[in-house]
Amino acid sequence: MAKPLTDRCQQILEAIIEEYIATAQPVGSKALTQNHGIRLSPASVRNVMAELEDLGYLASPHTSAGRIPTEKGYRFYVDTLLRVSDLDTRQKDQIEMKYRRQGLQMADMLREASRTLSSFSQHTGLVMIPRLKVTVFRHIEFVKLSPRQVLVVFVTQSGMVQNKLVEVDEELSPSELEQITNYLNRTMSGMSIQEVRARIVAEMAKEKALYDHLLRRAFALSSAALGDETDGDVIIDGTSYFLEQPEFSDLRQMKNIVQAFEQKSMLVDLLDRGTDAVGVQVIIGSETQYHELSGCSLITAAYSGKRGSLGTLGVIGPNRMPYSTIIPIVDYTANLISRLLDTEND
Amino acid sequence: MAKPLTDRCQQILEAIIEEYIATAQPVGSKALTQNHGIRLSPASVRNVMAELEDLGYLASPHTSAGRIPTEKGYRFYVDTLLRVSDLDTRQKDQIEMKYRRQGLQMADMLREASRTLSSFSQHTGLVMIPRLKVTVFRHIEFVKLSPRQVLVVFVTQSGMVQNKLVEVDEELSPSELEQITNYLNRTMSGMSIQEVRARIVAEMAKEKALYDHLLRRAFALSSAALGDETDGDVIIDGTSYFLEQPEFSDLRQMKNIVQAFEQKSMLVDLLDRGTDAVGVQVIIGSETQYHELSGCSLITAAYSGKRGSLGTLGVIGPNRMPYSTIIPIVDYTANLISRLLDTEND
DNA sequence: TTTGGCACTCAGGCAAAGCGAGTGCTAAGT
DNA sequence: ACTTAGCACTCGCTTTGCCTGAGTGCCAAA
Repeated sequence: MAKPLTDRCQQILEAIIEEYIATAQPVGSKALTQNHGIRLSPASVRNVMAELEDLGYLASPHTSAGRIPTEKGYRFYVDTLLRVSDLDTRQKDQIEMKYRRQGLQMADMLREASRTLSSFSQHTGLVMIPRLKVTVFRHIEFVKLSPRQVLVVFVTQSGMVQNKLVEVDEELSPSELEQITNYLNRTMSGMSIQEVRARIVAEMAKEKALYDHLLRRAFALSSAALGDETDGDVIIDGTSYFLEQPEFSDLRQMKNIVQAFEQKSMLVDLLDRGTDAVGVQVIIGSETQYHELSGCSLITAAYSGKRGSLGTLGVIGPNRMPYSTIIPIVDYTANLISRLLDTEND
Repeated sequence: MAKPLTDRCQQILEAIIEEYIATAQPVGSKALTQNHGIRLSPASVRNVMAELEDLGYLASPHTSAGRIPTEKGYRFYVDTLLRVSDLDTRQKDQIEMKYRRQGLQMADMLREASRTLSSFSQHTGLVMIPRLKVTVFRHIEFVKLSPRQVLVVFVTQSGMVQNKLVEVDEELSPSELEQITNYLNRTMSGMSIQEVRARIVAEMAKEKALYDHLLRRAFALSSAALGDETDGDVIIDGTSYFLEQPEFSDLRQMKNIVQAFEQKSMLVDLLDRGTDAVGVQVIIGSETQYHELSGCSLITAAYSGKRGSLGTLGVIGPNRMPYSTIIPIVDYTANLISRLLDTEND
């Protein structure tokens, strides 16, 4: 357990993983010596491979096939072998170009991000929509739809628009609504939703005596509107890339994955894990802890606005993903989105 | 060409199609005589089958297999053989139950509809979001996000909320915005968006002299907000059911379909075709005119609000779909949604 | 410690054979 | 005239057996 891998072991492991990522075929000793600048005979390579298999970095599908990396192998590769290069400016420009369009709102931007991630990585792009609680209150507006129904439209600093239909038990006059609107916009503007919520709770407790009827209703309304956290939404793009992966030609597993995508809760959970981390995170195979996603890996990075982390975006694909090219893409996209959100409305 | 199918032909064709829908296997003469109350010997059935094949209603994958229906066969089945029964009350209740939740907005309802269609039909559910132009103006609101950016929030009669970020070339003061808001809400309320647009165009032409600066800006703003039609959006649910269909075990075709779903434009087009029809429409295989969707059929129905047709919903699956059970589901759902939208806000 | 040599393993491909479901045709029965 | 039993035939699917080749593990020599 203790002794670290020798340089040669590492070099060969790296070569095997890269070859396997490129070809999706078990890689044999001979192929390695031919194409990867390994200056050893196949026999020596075999010895090393046997050793790496003992240590759990490689596995053989059957006796007379080559080796494929295990999850431990990928993990080691990502943690210590991989050196990620920056994107070249051409690619950066290409990505950035996608956001040049005018009048892009946050929702459009995030959709575009998912699309771009997918098409540049040739895998499935994921973008988590910011949770309400991490956004900043900008404006609230009430639209009376019927005597008892009020539509609460709520705008965050970053231009996200949330809306919710609220049933009221007592009709509100237009002027009352206006008063409430003005009051809330005056007092809450610039606070984070978490603060707003805390404030509402506090005020409602304080005003238990309900001496101000209108005020009480104002809080009740806004509490109803901001109360329930949408349980996280994910924008998915490029599901069809999954169907190209030879490792998922088994329809049963493919179906599991597509179902997991439709359900979204797993993806939300996985993306959530990376919200407070800095830089790019990689989750490999069983580290997801969802057997439906066995064989799938994620590359994620958090994006943020002025006030800190907003959400996470990334790419999901088979374990056998070209980490070295996708990591910079995810990294750059996350930074780009953060930058755009920061400069957008201030 | 001229002479119509005899009763017996029709009966056998129906039996074959139903058997094939149930089993996905080519059906032979023997199977028919055993399970479908056909009081004939296999040999006689074979004669009829040969005839039906000549007429183009059936095909044989190869000499010694049974027959499978052609698209013409399905079309005849749907048009003249099929008698759709009503849903029983139990099922109706089950479906209706899904919408019992309070404070459901249109968007939630449509999402739920797609979900319900999918789970009750065991195929993929589709719901087209109403086009802007068929909705009725209820309320418009401007939120200034920065000196030059105004968020236009726009609510339709049915509670749909659209919003758009508009860049203005000259800052608007809060009171100006309020004036504009009031003016637009006063004049446009209750008009359909088509009318609103026409009105804006007319007024802007009339006021070419621009004598009222503010008014001109009001029109410019609302025109920017309502100008571009979102090119139709479709809510898809239950894509994974496709993966269960034996006819799509070919990954290449499967990929085409998933890509088509992601792109949505084909689905929008297909659903659009049914917007103005009454009752349930069925589109079979090549009738879609998209080779990516070859082998796929749709069952659609329009839903409407007070002012007429709003959009279309339906189910997509392989040609071999249980039309007799799905048609009533689609029909009932469309009617239910129409009813809910009608009674909701008035 | 490296390397060549060698026996061994095993998946995949290919061909031959058997099976069985299903057909079309013909001739006999009703 | 229609129906049906019989029968020869077709052809896809599965099984079996064989072969090939890629790749391994191990041993002995360098």
